Amino acid sequence: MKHLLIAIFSITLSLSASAAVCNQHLDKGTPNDSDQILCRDGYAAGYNYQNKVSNWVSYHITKESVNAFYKRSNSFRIDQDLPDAFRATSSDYSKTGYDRGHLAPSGTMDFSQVSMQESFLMSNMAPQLPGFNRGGWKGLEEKVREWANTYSELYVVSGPIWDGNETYIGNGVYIPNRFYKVILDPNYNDAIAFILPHRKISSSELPSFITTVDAVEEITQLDFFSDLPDAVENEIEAQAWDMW
DNA sequence: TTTAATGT
Repeated sequence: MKHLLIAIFSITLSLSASAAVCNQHLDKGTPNDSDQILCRDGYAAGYNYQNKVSNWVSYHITKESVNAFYKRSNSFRIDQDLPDAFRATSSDYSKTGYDRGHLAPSGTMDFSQVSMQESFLMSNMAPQLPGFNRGGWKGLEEKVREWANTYSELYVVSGPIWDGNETYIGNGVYIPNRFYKVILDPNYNDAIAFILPHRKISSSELPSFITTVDAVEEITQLDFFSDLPDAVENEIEAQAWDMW
């Protein structure tokens, strides 16, 4: 019996190792280990215990997934998968003037009811000024959904930039100074990246924030798309995709 | 608004 259990366990391990990594969301690489990696239907997240915000969220999207739709729940929930002491709560954000801003957007995660609801876990939130979240950040998310339609499939990684001098809201949820988003088109081997200042920004300003994946890696110390062949990774990360 | 949110 014991041997049978070990055999089943080994088979399960090898199956999960050969299958898509976290529903394909980490297929092109894991940006870093962070304190805890959370795997959801719609995205993977690398959570930062000290800041109570994820360092990155990574998601694979397709034309089909972005066009499917379930009604937005607006039901923000504590992430019970995290240790108690490191969980962000809605009350941390309440009456602070900061939005509970999605890192992996609800409007992109709404291909099933479960994945839409999982996008409302507090581990997927960062404190964002309303003029940022409801302005340029929202505009960039819409642009990504348009690109998914045009290019049929994309890998996206998004998160905060920590400069080390941040203040916090509530019980220690740190306010990022900047945010990044990097986008890979795996079929044409093209990439584009953005570094956005955390202030009120409009969609029309977005082109001025285009940069390279290399620049985001240098600032964040993350390593994006590390499972691509090195030659491909080096080439696409040094140039900004000319698709805007 | 098939957006993203807050507050009552």
